Amino acid sequence: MEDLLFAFISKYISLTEDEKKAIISLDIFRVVKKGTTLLKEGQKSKDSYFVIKGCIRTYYIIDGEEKTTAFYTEMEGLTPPCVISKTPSEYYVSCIEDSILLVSNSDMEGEINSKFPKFDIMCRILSEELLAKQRIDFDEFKTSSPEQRYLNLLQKRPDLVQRVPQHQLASYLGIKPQSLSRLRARILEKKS
Amino acid sequence: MEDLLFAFISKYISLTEDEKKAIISLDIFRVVKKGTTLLKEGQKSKDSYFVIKGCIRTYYIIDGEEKTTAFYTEMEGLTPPCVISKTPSEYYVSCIEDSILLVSNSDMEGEINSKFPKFDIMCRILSEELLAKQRIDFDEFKTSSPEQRYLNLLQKRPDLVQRVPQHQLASYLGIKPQSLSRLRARILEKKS
DNA sequence: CGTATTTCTTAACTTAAGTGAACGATTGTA
DNA sequence: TACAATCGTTCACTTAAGTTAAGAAATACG
Repeated sequence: MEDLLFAFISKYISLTEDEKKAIISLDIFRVVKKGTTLLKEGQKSKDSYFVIKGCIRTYYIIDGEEKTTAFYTEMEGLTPPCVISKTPSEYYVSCIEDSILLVSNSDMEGEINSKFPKFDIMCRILSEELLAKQRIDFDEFKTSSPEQRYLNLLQKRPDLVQRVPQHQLASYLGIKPQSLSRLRARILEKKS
Repeated sequence: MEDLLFAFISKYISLTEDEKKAIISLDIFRVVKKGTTLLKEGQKSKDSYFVIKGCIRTYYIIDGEEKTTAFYTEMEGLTPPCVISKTPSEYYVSCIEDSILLVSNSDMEGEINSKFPKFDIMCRILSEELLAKQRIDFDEFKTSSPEQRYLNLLQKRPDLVQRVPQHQLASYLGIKPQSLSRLRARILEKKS
């Protein structure tokens, strides 16, 4: 479990054994059951999540309907906007599989960052990388049709299509579940 | 001109007179004519842009068609993904009004950041803020229809609807120019 | 100043997504 | 295991976006 985390971190900075121990001593790993809600609309929170194993999603409830906007799987991290803006959350975060998460509080992060400046550097690199990556995802979404978006997802994150309920996938693609069903039938027809 | 920049920076960090002079001495302001292309697909670049006055946009050319994905206006900044990933650019950046830009090279930034650690802190805050803001924009895009997106834009960035050509606005909203025309006519009809 | 180009709008037609409803299939739970 | 709830698919119908084409308006430029 720790190994997975350190393998990830080593892509950005190198840690000494002492630093590794310090991180482990923070006791930030958390085992979470499928269905657990980590953050609710209206709540304030300082917690960021990093997925070691499993999958979490973010969703809004608009006119009584769940609108899933993102999934985070192995080695992906989420800092909800409400943590940055220090306002109540606009959305929900919940766990869609039994998962192992790294939960870090923003106060705690400040502490670690001042103890280990390396960490600060990694965070900086990570958020710049994420920003660029997310920009590209957004651009792809804007410039393609629902069908293209689905085919694109099949290429880029085939696991998601398997492990995530269809109705959640649908809103992630910006459409209704019925449209996703139809769209998939249409694709199968074309292939034959 | 410098005043606008320093007013913006002062929201994040405070600068001494010496620091301000150091920044001015970098000679990073650039006056750019409408229509100028700042970055082309396939090019490598280390330049980031910050708009002091005017407007720039990013666009892809897909199947011979321009797809505008973002506009940056006063006090907004853009670091193209290709600067982060150090790969050729996937898109174009061009100037849609006569503008005054701050152009900073990523090498130069490294230098400034080591001279003035404050700057590094500001960049960190900015990129985290931007990440959260962009996430919210993406979520809004996903969870709303083209008509809602247009109405939303009218609320949030009414200036854009005025200063930007319709066909560029259309692809920014994820639709064709004809659909935007129709959609606007539809809205006017509803009002009456 | 006039011509060429680009831009915006309109219209008719096509295609695909939204909506409401129904019906098994699956899942969760008492 | 049995019952209830949730989920995925299908269908008929509605609504809106894509497409193609045409023409008017605005803009750029020699």
